[in-house]
Amino acid sequence: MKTNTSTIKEIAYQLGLSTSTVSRALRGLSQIKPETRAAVVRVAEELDYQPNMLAKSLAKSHTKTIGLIVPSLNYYFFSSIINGIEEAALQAGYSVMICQTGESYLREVSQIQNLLNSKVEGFIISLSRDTSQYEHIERLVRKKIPVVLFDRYIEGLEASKVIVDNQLAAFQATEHLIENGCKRLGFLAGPPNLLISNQRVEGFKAALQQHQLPFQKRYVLHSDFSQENTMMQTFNLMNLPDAPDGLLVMSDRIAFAAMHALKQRGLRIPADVAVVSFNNEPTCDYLTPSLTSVSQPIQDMGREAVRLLLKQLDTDNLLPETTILPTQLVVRGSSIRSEVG
Amino acid sequence: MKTNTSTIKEIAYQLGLSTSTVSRALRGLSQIKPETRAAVVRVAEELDYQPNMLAKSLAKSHTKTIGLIVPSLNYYFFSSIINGIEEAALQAGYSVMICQTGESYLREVSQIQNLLNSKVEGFIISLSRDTSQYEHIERLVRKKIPVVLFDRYIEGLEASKVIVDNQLAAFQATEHLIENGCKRLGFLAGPPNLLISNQRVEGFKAALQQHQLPFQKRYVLHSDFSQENTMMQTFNLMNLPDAPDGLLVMSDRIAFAAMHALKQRGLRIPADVAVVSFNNEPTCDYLTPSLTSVSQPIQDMGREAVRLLLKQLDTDNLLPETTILPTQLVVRGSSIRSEVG
DNA sequence: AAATAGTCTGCAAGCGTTTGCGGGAAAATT
DNA sequence: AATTTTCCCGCAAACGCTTGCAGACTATTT
Repeated sequence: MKTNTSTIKEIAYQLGLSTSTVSRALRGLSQIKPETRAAVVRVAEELDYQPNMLAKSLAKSHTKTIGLIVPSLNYYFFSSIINGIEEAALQAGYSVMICQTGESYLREVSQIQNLLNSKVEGFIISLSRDTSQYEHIERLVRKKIPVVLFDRYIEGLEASKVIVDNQLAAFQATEHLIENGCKRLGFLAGPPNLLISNQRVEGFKAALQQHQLPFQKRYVLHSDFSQENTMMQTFNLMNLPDAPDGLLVMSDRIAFAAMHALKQRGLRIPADVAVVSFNNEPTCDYLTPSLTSVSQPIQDMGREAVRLLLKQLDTDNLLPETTILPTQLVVRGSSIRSEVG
Repeated sequence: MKTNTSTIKEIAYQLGLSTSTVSRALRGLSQIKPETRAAVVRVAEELDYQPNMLAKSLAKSHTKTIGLIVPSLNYYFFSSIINGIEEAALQAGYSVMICQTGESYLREVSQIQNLLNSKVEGFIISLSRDTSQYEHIERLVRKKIPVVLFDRYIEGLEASKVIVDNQLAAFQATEHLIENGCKRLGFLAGPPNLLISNQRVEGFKAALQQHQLPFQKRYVLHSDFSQENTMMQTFNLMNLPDAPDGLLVMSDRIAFAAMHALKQRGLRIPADVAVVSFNNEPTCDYLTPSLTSVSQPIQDMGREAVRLLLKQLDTDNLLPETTILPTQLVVRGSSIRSEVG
């Protein structure tokens, strides 16, 4: 408990100096005579002195840390973006506190509150599945606490964000499916209150219309991300009178479960039904067939998110900025039909 | 920047009280008259008062947080164990700070130092791949800072740990391979300085000997966890004069890449070579064939880790404890050979 | 040699809490 | 009515650090 940790006061005492001098010496402030600085650092090392961040933060009234809030670290996308974020943050002298909401709205607000109490200076947030009211986020921007949203964002909020053009990406993915001979396309979407899911549906719809194919609502089903629900929805989709021969899927995780269901049903991929999804997890390569997927520049998204945050951090009262990063369709076996009718 | 956050002093001022009574009122200490307490909480709500954790921690000289250090959040095993840890920690009134080392020894020591400076009260650690000296961990136990290791641990350290019987698990997995008709077994191990990798090799060896099969070192190759290296090592293994017809693999991630390599080589799984690995990620189900894997009770490991930590936290000077959790072989398609010679 | 300009260091207040101790007023006991 | 007890509350120090200001001392200028 009482970690008998050595303080600045101890060093000062041992050298007959004042704590202020020690503090300045340790931080290399120029107004300290080289010899005394040397003495201070020597004693500091002897005592294995380590600065108490709590005290330092309290005194300087800033913590140099940013809070990161993601739905779940189990998702490849979110656990990966941390690398980009930490890299950029570290480089700017910031550290990051990582929290997951478990897709729960309640945990989202409580995690934000916790980070707030820990005096993080800004937030990088991707909203949880169950979040459909945004008062807690709006409060942050009202309090002028820098926030940047990524991936799962919301509209009409005066906050910076880094996203991809979901509609365009879905459009291209759908077109790819069409070009590979799919006539009846289905969309296995995410929860209906996820903006990015709806945007992808829009892109999907636009591509169908562009190619004179009918868009029918019943071909769009929603998964809650769980395996059970996904498989069930997949079965529902394939039970339709004119079952789809092409499937656009909200995410790789969902696609994995969907493909599992398709195979269980004896359907061949891509011959009977072609599949394309989003995220381009490494696992896509390992499936049979390998999974065509839309890749997002995860690392860049992370870096960009902290760049936008930092910008708000050192310029008060800045207009929110949104940067849209490019996606790329990575074509693999699940969507390639060389023999098309 | 200057988040004009309301303090206890403000509340005190508005009510003409002292900060001490406000502090006590807010925490419900009994020595405050109910009416004044009510007044205090009312004003606190009006001002949207939120306690400053930094100040609180500094004053009470404890933070009620524990530090978690894992190699990478990209691994299913590590991102999953967080759930168990956070659940148990939260229940005990602790919060957890999550850090990843990226498998780097240097980052491991710096992350520990950071957490130390942030005054975490204890550590839950799984060692990084590149960690082969342990002075930094030993320093912690010498300083009587509670530490519990999990999964990737080290021997001869006076620290609690929660682990599985890797040797036994490997023994059983190997036996399963043998029972399915494999004659020439290979082991795709992890980095040589990972204790658990070596333990699994031991179990592997023991099973071979038990069944009068030869153990040869050249059938044991080491992967550094990367896809490229894993595939290369797999090719090396299959290039051996008497290429293995059964493969035990250190982890699912490695197994995925290995199976990828095997398929690329035109080898059939499990007919030509059967595969068994460790961790039982959900993805095991999705591969073709599905992957037989040793499941570890991840959630329980997490909970147990904080239980051991908490125990050290409220009893000074406790003997280190190690709890061994059971594993279970989950048999799937990659190892089932109904027709054995 | 006196005045001016630098260097270096200490004092003390402050960051937002908690907490031991003491004291005044109200209530309970003689 | 005087004393004791109880109930509330404030004072001030503490947690470990930073920082504006001022002061002492040496070095430079005239």
